[in-house]
Amino acid sequence: MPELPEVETVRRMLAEHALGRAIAEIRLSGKKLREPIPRGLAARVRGRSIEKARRHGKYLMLDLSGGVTLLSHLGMSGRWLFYPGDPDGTLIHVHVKFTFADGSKLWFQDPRRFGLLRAVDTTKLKDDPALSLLGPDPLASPLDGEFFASRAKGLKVAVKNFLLDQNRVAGIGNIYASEILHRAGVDPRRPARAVPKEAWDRIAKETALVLGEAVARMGTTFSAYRTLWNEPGLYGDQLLVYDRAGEACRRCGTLIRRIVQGQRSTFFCPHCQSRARSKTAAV
DNA sequence: ATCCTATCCTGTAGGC
DNA sequence: TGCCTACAGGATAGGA
Repeated sequence: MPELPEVETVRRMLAEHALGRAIAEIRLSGKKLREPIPRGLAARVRGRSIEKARRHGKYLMLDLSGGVTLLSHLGMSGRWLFYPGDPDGTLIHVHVKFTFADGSKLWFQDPRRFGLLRAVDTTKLKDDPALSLLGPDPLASPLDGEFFASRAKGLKVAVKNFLLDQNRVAGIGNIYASEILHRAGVDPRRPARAVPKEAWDRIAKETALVLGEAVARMGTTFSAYRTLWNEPGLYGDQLLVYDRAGEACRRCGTLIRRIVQGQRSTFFCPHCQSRARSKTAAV
């Protein structure tokens, strides 16, 4: 569910509302997420306050006082929810409950349990296996066509799957990959090595634009994603192809197609994203 | 190294 | 109403 814009939305909200708060109490559900949450995590973070909220790709990092960082990933269905007072109603699938010294609360809810939560030494964060291999974050360091073209050299993998590979670029997921390729006019099935330089230029440009616009609208709520306030993101209105199979392309009227790549849905316009439009490359 | 598949888990939507 | 299948924003291990 959450890709870069959704995680960035939550990061910004945490930076605005959670900084300086001291963790007074921690409760864990005991259920395993992507990996078991270590029993010792509670003792490791208790009493520390949140000093900074950072993000790389889809990973969120909360730096705590005393050199400990909470590293989290929302997986498919994870949510960080903040409550100034008491939560209204009963929530299920809440696996982590932080209560701050002032009584406010920060909960991690994750029905499918593909999420991740680790406490690591801040100085060793860079070496954490979850982060060490990640490609650059396209918001932190804007990427150009040259970057993409050089990383794609010789790769047979389809350009859609290339964009999803977090070790090449960090933060693009299934929704935005389809949106970026549509706006760049590139056929998602093309081998990365066969994408011409001028098409990579457009992909680079649209990556920054799409992700930026999505952040401005607090992300896309397709189903599960919610902001820190449990509200949906608004970028769904802007989607040009994702989940629009059989509907008319907003640019040319051709029916949007759904195909499966790497066991995941891809949506594209066969006309706007044809080979002719992205220019023929050598190879 | 690159690539492809299966797998982890629960909820929901749609067909019958 | 229930039952069944397919699918869902992700990442990773393991084999070719």
